[in-house]
Amino acid sequence: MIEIKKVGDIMSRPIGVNSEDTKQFIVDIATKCFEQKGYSATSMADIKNETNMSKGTIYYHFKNKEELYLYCIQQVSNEFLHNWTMMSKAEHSAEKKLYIWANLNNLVVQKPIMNTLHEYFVATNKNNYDAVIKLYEPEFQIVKDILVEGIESGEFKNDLQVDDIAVLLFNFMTSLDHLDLFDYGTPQKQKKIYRLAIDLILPGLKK
Amino acid sequence: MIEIKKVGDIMSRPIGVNSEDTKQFIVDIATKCFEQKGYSATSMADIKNETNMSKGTIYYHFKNKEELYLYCIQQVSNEFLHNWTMMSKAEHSAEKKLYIWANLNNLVVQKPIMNTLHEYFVATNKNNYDAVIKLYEPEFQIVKDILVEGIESGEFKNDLQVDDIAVLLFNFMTSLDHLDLFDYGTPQKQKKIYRLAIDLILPGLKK
Amino acid sequence: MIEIKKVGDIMSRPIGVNSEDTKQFIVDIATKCFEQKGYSATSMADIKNETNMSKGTIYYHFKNKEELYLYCIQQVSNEFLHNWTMMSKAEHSAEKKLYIWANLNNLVVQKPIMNTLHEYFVATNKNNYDAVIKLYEPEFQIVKDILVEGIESGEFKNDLQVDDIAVLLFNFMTSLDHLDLFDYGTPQKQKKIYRLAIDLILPGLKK
Amino acid sequence: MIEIKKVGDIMSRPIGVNSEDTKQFIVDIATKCFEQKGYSATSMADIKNETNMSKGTIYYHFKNKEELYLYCIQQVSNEFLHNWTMMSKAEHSAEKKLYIWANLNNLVVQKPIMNTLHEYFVATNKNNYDAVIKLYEPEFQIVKDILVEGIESGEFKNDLQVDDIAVLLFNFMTSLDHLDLFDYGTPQKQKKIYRLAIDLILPGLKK
DNA sequence: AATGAATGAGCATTCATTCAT
DNA sequence: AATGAATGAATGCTCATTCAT
Repeated sequence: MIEIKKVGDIMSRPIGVNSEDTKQFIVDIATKCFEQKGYSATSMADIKNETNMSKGTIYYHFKNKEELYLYCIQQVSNEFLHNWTMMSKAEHSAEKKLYIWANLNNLVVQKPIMNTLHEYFVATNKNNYDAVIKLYEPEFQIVKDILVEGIESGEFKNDLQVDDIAVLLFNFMTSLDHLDLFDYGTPQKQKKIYRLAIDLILPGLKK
Repeated sequence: MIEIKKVGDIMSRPIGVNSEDTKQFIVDIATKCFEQKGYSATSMADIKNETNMSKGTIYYHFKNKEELYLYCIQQVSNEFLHNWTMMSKAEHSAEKKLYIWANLNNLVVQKPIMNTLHEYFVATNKNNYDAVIKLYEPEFQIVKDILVEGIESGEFKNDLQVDDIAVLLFNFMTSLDHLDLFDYGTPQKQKKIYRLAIDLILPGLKK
Repeated sequence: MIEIKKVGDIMSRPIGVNSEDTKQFIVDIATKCFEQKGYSATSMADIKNETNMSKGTIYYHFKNKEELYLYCIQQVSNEFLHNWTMMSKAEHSAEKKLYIWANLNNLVVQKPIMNTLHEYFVATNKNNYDAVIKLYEPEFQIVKDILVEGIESGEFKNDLQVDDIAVLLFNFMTSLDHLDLFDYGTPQKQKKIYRLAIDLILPGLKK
Repeated sequence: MIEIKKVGDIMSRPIGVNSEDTKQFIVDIATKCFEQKGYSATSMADIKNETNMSKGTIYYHFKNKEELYLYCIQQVSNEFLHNWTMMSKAEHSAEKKLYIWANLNNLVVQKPIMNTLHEYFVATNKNNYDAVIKLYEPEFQIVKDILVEGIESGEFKNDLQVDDIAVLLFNFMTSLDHLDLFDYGTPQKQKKIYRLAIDLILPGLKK
């Protein structure tokens, strides 16, 4: 049984801290804050209050708010990739990989911060292709790989426009994080809808 | 040929204004601002500068930033519904209606403001189901209607879970507004991807 | 039986108004507003809302907030003097006049606005003797007159320092308007305390 | 000889400040500002300008204007009580204590801020008995104590209504702060009138 | 006489960030 | 490494006042 690593499992300040622990502690709390209020609406004071650390300490570890935010994003993204590698390596069916991918998107609780990325790009006027793609690319690649594997193995149609469909699937899946706003609060309901998403898409992919 | 009404066609301050014109002018500019920077990151000063009106005037017409934002949202939503009614009434195939719906999502240029709603709810801590659904419901209903019609006419599978799939489709479609961040800047590319989204989904719906 | 005229008996906008009625209506409402929130904290918008008249109309009748305020003050002061003249002319005992004076201070419901004068002077930096005395003088004179009459008639001590004691009595009496903040809300309690004030002072005045 | 402690003896920014000094410095200046213009008409910008500190610093030490104001009030009130305790403990005659009390009201130069309390209550709609009494009670108690002592020692009449008369005396005395508006600017004149106030009241109290 | 749209200075408060200790 | 005091620009919003109609 593979255990999913979750960023920020530890949420109380560790005793006998060293510098790296402190930094990680801040990142964990900050990730929660950004998830809950978005990039703009989260203030450094919010993070200070939630961590019970001084502003000076936060700025000692991170140059500014933006760097802290991107560090959080990067970490969650890495976490996701790591989990994906673990969970997908034993599986060879593209179809089953899609379900694993969907399930992972649902399971990794920190992922909502990825949903604040659009607001971040927009709020900071960084809406240029390069900056954006740099952050999205790794997860993007997962979907592309699944599609290519499916085509090569004969599971999926030969004429799929891989790049475009990867964008569509990626968008589709990440948009489901918004479901917290709708009536999908419980884990069961959420799991079901993530699964249903793949059910809905698969016929369009399969031969 | 049906002409699509776009909110805010007029972008320069009209001469010989009356109160209602001024209000609409502010709404048009504000909609653009909120689209470009989101709810939190758009300041009343931004709107003041873009409109070249005084702060007093903006506050004369709108009680506060939130009311102005929701007024913009409401207007764009109404606009969308109006266009949908116009464009869909002559069509009886559920499949074709899906394409019309996708195309309309692509065409109506002000729609990106709808994509800031999640950030608005999150930033203002209004993440309760009722407040959210009130604003999303009308467009939501469009998708439900298409699905029900498709089932009744025999185009779509009988056992579709209409409510859940409506949520999925709505999320899927609105998530495509994020494409401005990726390499889909040109109208042609965008039109293609909106169409492709329906191509991808349809096999999962059809008998 | 003498009927006490109260400023602002009419509190609903008169039908078939003429200009003077409108002006008086504004003054009545404004007096209430200034009483309730003081000079600084009462905004022209408050008065507009309470009167349901337009800002334009208020500024048509009064040059600015200050002029409106002083008009209210003047009217209440005149009202008080008028009532005093009516109620005191039949009385010849200085002692009894003091009680009538105290009672009148209690009865005239608009008087609290006089208690905002100090804040007005202080907020507008008009703390020069002349401006102040001009507004206080008439009521001031009432007290002086009573004292002089009492001395001349032999009721009061010969060596009273009339000017200083007049100031003290005037301050004493007007300070009682602050009693609304304490536990003296009911008319009975208030009447009692105004009377008690004179009971307390009289031995110091009488031979 | 007892030296009267005055809040805010230091009025220029101390060198080598620590946090507590800065806070006290702000309080001293703010007290002066509130005295001079009242609660509503004193802006945080006024206090910033007078202190030559940044707005951020003021808000670092005090949550908001109201908290700063109440802190000033509290400090002045404590100061007064402290001085009263010092100056009155050696004295056993109720009559003499009244003169000491009056003299102290005159001497403690920061007291005018207490005169802005009515405007504060009124401007902030906090005109409920409990909020008010909480701030007035301590000084109120001084007067009650003097009266009770005077009755018990046989100096004052047995049948004095202590509570009511305490209110009257307290109001009377604090109203004298308004004398700055009249022709009582010099210390000599002020001292005289505070003394005269007690001269006037005493016959009503004594057997 | 009366209106209400428009103005911009001013308001209390929050912000990300700096820096001496 | 960590602190918390200090900064001043920026924020959302209110204000008294003006003026064309």
